[in-house]
Amino acid sequence: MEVVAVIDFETTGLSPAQGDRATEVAAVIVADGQVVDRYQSLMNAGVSIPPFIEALTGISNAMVRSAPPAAQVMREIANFVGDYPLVAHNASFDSKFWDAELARTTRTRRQDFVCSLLLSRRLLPQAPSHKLGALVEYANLPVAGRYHRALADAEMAASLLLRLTDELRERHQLPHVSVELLRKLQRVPKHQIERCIARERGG
DNA sequence: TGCCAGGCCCTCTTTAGGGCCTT
Repeated sequence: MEVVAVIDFETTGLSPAQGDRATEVAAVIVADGQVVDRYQSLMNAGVSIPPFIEALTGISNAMVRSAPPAAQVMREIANFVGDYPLVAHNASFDSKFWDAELARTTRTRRQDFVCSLLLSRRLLPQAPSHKLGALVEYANLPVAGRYHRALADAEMAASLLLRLTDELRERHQLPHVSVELLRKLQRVPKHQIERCIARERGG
């Protein structure tokens, strides 16, 4: 697989369209089957963190008040990931916040997302749950730190991505797992996944 | 005024509803 950047946001809620903002972001660079570089920062978007979210993430209002401005952090992480393909667990969530926070700078996203949730539902359908924490436990992946902190979640999503590529190589006997193949597989209807992989193997 | 996410995926489906997943 080519080099990719696995990202994760902590936010004040679920929807930037409803006024929610990012409070922390992390990215890990995955190359040659391992994490080779890391970026993490709290970010101050000037908004209040609801008590429920503060309890969920452990990120307090005091912590973000002393953090760098959100736009500065987004410029830094955009520089950090460059043009590498982006990966996230439930990428529809992280891509919304990536685009919304980046729109507050002069930058725009140049690459597509790969979603480890969509891939897990297809490649690990027997897992009891496809939450990140449940998949880490199911696949015996290392717990990288506190759940719902950006760097720990990005590290664990990276481990999961590598586990999924192993699954394709070993169980499905696909010698070359490319980002383009992952983008294709995450869009294949679930009931067609076995047939699609067999076609990839055959041709 | 009152509402308040949204895409994926299954099924007792497609003229729909509800659970899953992210914070």
